[in-house]
Amino acid sequence: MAENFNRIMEGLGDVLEIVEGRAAPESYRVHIPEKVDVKAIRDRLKLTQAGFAERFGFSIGAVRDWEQDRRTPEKSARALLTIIDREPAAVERALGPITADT
Amino acid sequence: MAENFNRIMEGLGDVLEIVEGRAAPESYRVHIPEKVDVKAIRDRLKLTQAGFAERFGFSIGAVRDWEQDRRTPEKSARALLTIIDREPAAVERALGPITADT
DNA sequence: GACAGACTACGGCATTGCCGTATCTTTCTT
DNA sequence: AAGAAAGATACGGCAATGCCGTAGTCTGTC
Repeated sequence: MAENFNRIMEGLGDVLEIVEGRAAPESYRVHIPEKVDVKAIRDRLKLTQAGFAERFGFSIGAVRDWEQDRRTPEKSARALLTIIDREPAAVERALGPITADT
Repeated sequence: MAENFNRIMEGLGDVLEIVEGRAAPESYRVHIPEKVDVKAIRDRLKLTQAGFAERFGFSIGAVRDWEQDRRTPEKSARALLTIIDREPAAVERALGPITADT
């Protein structure tokens, strides 16, 4: 609920950019949140910090820094974390174990 | 073709780790390539560097550095790039424009 | 109480992110 | 063909993150 509200509010920022002419409406662009609640995502997956890191290829140090608000994950990392949160299956598919390709 | 071969060879590395007891077989883990051909991915999508950057939330500087072999994208970025390459639709869905959630 | 697992809290160096700018190269346009 | 504009390449350079190590805290278990 509250999360949806936040997403919409953030989305409004994009709309503003278009309205103000700072962005082209035809240019699709993903929206990457400024802040990501790593611990929440990890808890949902019921993994330890170490497990979470190994599972998705992060370094343990980075995960700790993120959860401790010592460092902010980079845009790419925030995007990946968001995808892990919303489309975990796709992450499996794209990066997952040695498949015979699709 | 050659790409599949590479994927399999890289996958063998993971298998080795399990065989040698350095990794637990039950712990699923994604495999993130050491090198990613950013230009190839971008060309496939027919986007300019600037377009590609805006489209997926990278900074232009990073994209340039990557394609010029000046910097190696971080693990998270390599993972994201790989997902963009293999599951672009999922990226759209997870990060894409303001949806009413799923 | 001793011990192990998970997490917090920092120190500190290597590496990347990212911005700016100058220099081609390619592709239109006149 | 000459000039303009777009797209890339090539660096300099600072700020910020990645990442490794270590010590301390908290909790549950034996």
